[in-house]
Amino acid sequence: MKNICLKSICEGDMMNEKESRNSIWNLEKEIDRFWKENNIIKKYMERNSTGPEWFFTEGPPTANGLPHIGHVLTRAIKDAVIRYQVLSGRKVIPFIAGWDCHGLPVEVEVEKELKLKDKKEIDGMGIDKFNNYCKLNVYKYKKIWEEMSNDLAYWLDYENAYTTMSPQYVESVWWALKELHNKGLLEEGYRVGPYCPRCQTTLSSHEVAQGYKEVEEQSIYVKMRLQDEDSYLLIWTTTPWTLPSNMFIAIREDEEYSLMEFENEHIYVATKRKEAVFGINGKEIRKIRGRDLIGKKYVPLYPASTSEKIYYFVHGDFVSMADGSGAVHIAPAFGIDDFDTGKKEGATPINLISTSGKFTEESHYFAGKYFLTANKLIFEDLRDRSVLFKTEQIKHTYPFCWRCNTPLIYYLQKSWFVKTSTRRELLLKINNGINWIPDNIKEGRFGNFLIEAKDWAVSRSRYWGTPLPVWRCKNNHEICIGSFDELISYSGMDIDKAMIDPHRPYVDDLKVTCRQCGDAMVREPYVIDCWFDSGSAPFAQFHYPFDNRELFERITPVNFASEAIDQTRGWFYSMHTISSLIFEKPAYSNVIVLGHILDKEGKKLSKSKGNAIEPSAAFHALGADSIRLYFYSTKYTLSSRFSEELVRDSSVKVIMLLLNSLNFFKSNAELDHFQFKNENLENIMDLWLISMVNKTVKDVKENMEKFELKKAIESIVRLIESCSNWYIRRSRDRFWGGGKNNAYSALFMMLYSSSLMLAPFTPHIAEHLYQQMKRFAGTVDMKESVMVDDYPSIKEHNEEILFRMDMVMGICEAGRKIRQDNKVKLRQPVKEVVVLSTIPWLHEFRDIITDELNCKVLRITDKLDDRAGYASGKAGNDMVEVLMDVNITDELYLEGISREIIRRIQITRKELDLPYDKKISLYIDGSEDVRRSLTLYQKNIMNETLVESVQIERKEEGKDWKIDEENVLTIFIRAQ
RNA sequence: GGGCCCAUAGCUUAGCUUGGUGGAGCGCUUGGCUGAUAACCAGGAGGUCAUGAGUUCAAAUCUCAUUGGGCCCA
Repeated sequence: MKNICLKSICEGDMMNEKESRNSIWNLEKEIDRFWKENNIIKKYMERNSTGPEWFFTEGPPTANGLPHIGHVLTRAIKDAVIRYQVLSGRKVIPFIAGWDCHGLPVEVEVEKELKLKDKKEIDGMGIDKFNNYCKLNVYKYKKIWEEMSNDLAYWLDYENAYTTMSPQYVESVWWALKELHNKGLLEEGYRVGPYCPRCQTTLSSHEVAQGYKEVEEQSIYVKMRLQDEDSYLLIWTTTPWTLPSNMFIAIREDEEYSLMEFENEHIYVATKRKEAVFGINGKEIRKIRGRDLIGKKYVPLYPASTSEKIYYFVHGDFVSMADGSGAVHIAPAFGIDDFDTGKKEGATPINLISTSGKFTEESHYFAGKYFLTANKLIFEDLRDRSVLFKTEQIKHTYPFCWRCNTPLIYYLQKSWFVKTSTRRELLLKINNGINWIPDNIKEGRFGNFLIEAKDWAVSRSRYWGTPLPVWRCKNNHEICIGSFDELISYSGMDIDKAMIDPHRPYVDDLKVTCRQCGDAMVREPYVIDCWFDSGSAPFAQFHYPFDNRELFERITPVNFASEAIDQTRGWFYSMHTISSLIFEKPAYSNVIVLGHILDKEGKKLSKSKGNAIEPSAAFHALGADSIRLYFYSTKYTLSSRFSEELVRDSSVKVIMLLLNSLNFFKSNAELDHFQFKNENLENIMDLWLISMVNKTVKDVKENMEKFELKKAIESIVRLIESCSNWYIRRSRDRFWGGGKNNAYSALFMMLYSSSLMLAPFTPHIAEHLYQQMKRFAGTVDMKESVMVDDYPSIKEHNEEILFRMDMVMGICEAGRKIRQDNKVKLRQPVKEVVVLSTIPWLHEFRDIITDELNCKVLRITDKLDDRAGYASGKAGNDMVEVLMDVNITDELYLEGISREIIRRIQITRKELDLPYDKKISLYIDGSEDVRRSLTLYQKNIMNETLVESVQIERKEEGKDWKIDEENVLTIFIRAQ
């Protein structure tokens, strides 16, 4: 890998490889110091106190997990959008960071640290102690998060960050819950979810995901006898213990079932499964549509109810034809599909398993047996009754408790629900008003989710969270408390509101009395889903409605939010739901949904695979701005790859190119003590560069208003490249000769404008550039920092000049190609170039073409009669033909040699590290042609290289050079 | 198993909305320039536009299916 070193950064020091790689990072640290020392962040945040308002909500990360590179992407995107708004004069509200504090991840950490095995142990140590540990653990990695954000320059007010655990925040969440309760949208109900019978606790999906294992299990096929027909239907299950709670059998109405004859019995099985189940045995008697089985009754194996409304066949979309028999037994208490099916059929689930995983005493079968023990007993029983058709070993992944390794069961639990399913229309209608980027999320992933919105189970049987503020008395009166005042009033005590900690267990210390019957009320013992916390951020961060009423109502929906795609069902959903149900408007009007970051092979990043990328390591190696720039250039709404190499090969190069351009400007401008004055620019190169700048400003602003960061940054990169590759190269001589102030002015404007334009994207580099340009500001009113200066405004640009210059570049390219094909190097002047074209304005570019193609005569004409001796090529869609006289006369040849000589002298000067304006004495000698060239072009050589005196003399200590096969020379110079 | 997204040169990508000869940058290679010098410019090689079908006079672009990858849900 090539090293990158830069004079403007290294200040000429010899740098070893490692240091030079860190150069951008070192520069960023310097800029960071400058910002800190001059209090720039504060000035930036307060600069637009009277400006038009722009609204934002920060999605709170949880600070008890480490930040990864994906968080860097999110924050880089958010900062660019916000910073653009600030620099454009808008007042950002609110401008604060936030932290998500509650929830299971924190509890799990604490349980691990304290080596707690289950909830009994937590209860044993005391909820107050446990929650206190949680509180201390919340900010475990806050410092690392803040450091990462600072390194990245994600500027928010971190000192006044909102926290979801603050009493005020919790009070606002209570208010929201009460609003829902009042609307009848917060209710108790049942759900089936993962449960560990040993720990006697429900598990969140987050916990379940930790415990999946590949297992080999025995599955059984059981014959279920039809009630009105002398035949059976085969069901397939891996959980025999659920059979006594069976209530239905689900089949597919849209599939065929075959009636098989086997050992004198008639057995139904899905036609698509008959071979897999029967093999070559069994004879098909007839086929029947699934539809015709629906509603038929069967004889239960373990009758648990005399109800007429159960024990029949129902349709189930979820029944698979990929395994089993094409019929699934349904125990509504022990499966999500089962539960939904039971609900659809209007049946109350039969649940014969207690919370400790044992069959209840009321059960007619297996009473008192642990569910895993019962599996064996049931197996034997079915075998004895001759209804066990066959068994099969299967491999599948199954969730186990991450604490105790017990297989989890799906289990009927009481839960509190936000009744989103009854408000799907509203959720969808409000979604219509949101600008999703990319737009497919709106109708796709998010929209589809809303169409099928299930009731949101918000209660958790846990400790560290916002307590569910619902109280009940013995007479089943129910209240939801929505503020601390209300709580105090219910308690009938004189309590200082400021002293209230609403968390468990303190919230339950207050005695709440029922106003209807005077009985003591008991709080429902849950905390709520922490997604409800973060989804309340838009208002809870303001302690709405207790404070900031007017403010919150004014800023909703906020202009902008952004997170990664996994948040469509997380934060985006919880915000949208709460905002829709309570305020009937969206929480956000524009939202960028980011893809995930993958490694350089396109594999997903994970700690266990060892390909995780730590933000600070990446910053140190590449610089935060390189990473920012890289992210803006990728298709960030899709999954995209990340590696040091990818960043180094793209955005690091762009930054280096810009800093090299700065270095070129600086080293010359310093020498000339340049100060910017409003020059009347006339040179076509200058006019072109200014037009490029103005065009870029327009592009960037238009794209940023549409949240098109990629397109915005691409046009800035194009400007940087055009400036370096064409403007500086083509204008180099002008920085030495007359009229140089115009060239300085144009280049100054480009670099100065670039610093302003780049500020939202690469804040450190932009600030560095800005500070460097300040020394040459002259009449330009430059501010203390680019972060308190204004984003450039759109000025008219000359489209025509951009078009014309493109054409000229094409002509030059054609000319260079002719040289290359004819092996005439650029340093060798040629006699004549002819541009065959009728375009009248080409004459304006005569000097540029002449210089670039190094010819003595440039003829622009629409007619050439004698083409003999010319080589030719086409340019600009074949509109223009370029011809070149490639015959080199002796005179031209010697002039070429003189430029070779100049070049060697310049290299020698450079090697001696002489100042640009140092005069020298030259001792030189060489081959015959070199001598002849020296004689002919001595004056020019002396001028170009600041030679005071020339001796034609070969010095022993001089350096030998070879120009080509025939020509050599020796150069020695002495500074004067 | 279901939903959504993605696939263009070795890599990063433009073009796809509205069909008409696929363009860049990096890398490779060959040259060239330069008081920006560990930078810069240019020429060249490199594409079954994932695969297969369909619509059409014409498909990278529109439709369907398949394969592979990613995410979410079950």
